[in-house]
Amino acid sequence: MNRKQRATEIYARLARRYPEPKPALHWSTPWELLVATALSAQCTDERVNKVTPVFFERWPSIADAANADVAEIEEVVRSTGFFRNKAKNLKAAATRIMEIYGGEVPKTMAELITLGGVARKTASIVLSNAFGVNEGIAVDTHVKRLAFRMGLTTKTDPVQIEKDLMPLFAREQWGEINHFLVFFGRETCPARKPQCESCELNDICPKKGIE
DNA sequence: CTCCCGATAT
DNA sequence: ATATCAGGAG
Repeated sequence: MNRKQRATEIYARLARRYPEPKPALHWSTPWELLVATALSAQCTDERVNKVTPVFFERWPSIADAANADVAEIEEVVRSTGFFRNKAKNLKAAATRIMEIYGGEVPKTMAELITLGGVARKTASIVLSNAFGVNEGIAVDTHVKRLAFRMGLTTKTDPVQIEKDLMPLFAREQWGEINHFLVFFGRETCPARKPQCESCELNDICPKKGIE
């Protein structure tokens, strides 16, 4: 079984396991998803979901966030880690959306990554989940680990991994494959102690039983 | 490459 | 004590 065939099989099996893919992050607007995803850097979704309700009650609109006091944002997002960067970036992003994009979260990769604290991973999540647009495959810590373990890439740089993955899946599947690998990674194939014995992909996994 | 950084599991 | 968690920027 070659790389392409393995990718096709992985998609098919995980699509069966996750019939309705939606993010574990709580959100109701593109801006809320952008904030939640930005806060999720090196932090669990569970933790982010405790912080975002406080954030959006304090600053309901993008304009509110743009006018917020950075020190106050730092307090609210502190528990997610990297809180100084995240607070500064969110205010800057909100300000830029108000000043440059007319108060609407932009809908292209090129525009999104001009926002502070937003790179390809966060942009891809917002595009696919909030706008139904697939311009890239979000490569986060789970996708990185799973793509390597399942033999879909040998690279370590997220940008290179994304280039390896894109030709393996139809564009309409790019948002889903991210979701599948993230959830499968959490539930069955975590960084520590992967459950190879009970894994439904163990028959096609090159790294089965390793590490 | 380094730095940013708190919360939780092991 | 250490590894890991839906990364991004200098």
